[in-house]
Amino acid sequence: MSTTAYRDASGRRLVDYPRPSVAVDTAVLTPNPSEGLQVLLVRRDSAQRKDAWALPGTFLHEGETLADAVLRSLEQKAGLRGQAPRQLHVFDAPERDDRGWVLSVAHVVLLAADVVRPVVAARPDDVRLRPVEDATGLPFDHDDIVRMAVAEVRSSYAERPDPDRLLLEPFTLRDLRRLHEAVAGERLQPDVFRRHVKDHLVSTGEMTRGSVGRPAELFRHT
Amino acid sequence: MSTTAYRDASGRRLVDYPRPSVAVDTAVLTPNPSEGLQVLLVRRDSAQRKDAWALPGTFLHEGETLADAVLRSLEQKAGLRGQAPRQLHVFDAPERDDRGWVLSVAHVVLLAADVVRPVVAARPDDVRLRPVEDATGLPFDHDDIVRMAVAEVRSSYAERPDPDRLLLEPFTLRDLRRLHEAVAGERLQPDVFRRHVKDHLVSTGEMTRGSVGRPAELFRHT
DNA sequence: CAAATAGTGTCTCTTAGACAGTATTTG
DNA sequence: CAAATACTGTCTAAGAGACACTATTTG
Repeated sequence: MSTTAYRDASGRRLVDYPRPSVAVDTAVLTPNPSEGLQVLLVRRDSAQRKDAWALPGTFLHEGETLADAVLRSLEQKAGLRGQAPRQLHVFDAPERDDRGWVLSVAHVVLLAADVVRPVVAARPDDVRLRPVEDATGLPFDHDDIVRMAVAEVRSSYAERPDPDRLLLEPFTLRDLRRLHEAVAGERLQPDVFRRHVKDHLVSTGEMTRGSVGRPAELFRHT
Repeated sequence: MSTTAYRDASGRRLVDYPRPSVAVDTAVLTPNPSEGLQVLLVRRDSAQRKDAWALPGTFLHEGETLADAVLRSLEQKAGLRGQAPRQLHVFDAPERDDRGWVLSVAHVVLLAADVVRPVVAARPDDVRLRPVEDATGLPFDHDDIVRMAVAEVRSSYAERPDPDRLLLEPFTLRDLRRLHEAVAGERLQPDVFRRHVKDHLVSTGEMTRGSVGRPAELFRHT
């Protein structure tokens, strides 16, 4: 009879441990051509609070991965189908949640405006979009999560073209540049941008047709 | 009577939840002038296993932060005083540990060779140093943790001089370059390195004395 | 043809890297 | 003076950014 497998290094049985609840909190960012980067907020359960809006989150269920918990929370709280959550940081201050001992694993998910906008329009009382610069005064560590999410997404988009594959293929360099401008929150020079990204895309050989101006080459993600 | 505070968004009481055990696993890296970057391994509890060496880790205790758990595990398993653990990633596959549902938060800690060497020398049966390139075949996700830790440390040292402040002040540019060479695992040109880092240091105005060759300026971290 | 958009040639400025020189110490 | 180490001047090549020019479409 071996119970070794259920003891940790200090000899305590695993089952004896007080264990934390583990939650996920997610900054859903959406690049909007005219408004820049926006973050999705949901109304909290207790509507009478001052900080009534927060990032969507949930507790991790048994047998579930963190990414699955993130996707479930987006589905439940906002009716959104997300994809590819990326971890940012674990917030672990023992007293950070007055409901008890809760660790929160912060995530970021980037979604196309086309996907998010109809969902937000359908549930204006539960769900909101706000420019990331204005999303302050949120409860818990949510201000920090928004900051980290923005930094993560901006640096990954500065490195290579549309790493999250938000654009539908095929797309023009103009489409791609508009997306990157929305992420970066500033205008990008067409010629400089072109030389920056062109080698990381594959040309389809096709061109746009019927639009004003010279037809543009169509590309796909690598 | 309100129990709202103890329910999550789906209405389940927090206390009813099965909760995961949360562990920390740490890659302790040490830059060795002659051997490059090395990682600390400790002998596992069950000595008869093939993969008898692993990264030090422990379970998170109640009221403790992740960083504190990391420092405690280094103290207990290797007799080391670490500092400033940085989070790398949460490993969350439900079946990753056959003892049950265990999340592991991977960390990296960088320590000076002077600190680590005597500790390793004193406990050769429990503790080992291995070049990071050779540290493969480790249990759980430990191979991945070592890779992520090395990438993290190398990129932070490539950006600015000694961000972990391993060097005792004051130091020469030669001392600093030797450290960076150990981290990077390759030789760096003295003149290129000098121009790279000089603006991020503060000069003491003092010089080395009594050594062979032209005396060198002494610097401090900013 | 005017307006609009796509794409390229090229100039400038900055920076990284390499090399070779000068400077200052010990023995 | 030789050897060792610290530091600097300068050349070259590569890259980022800016600007102006050419190219091809719609209306």
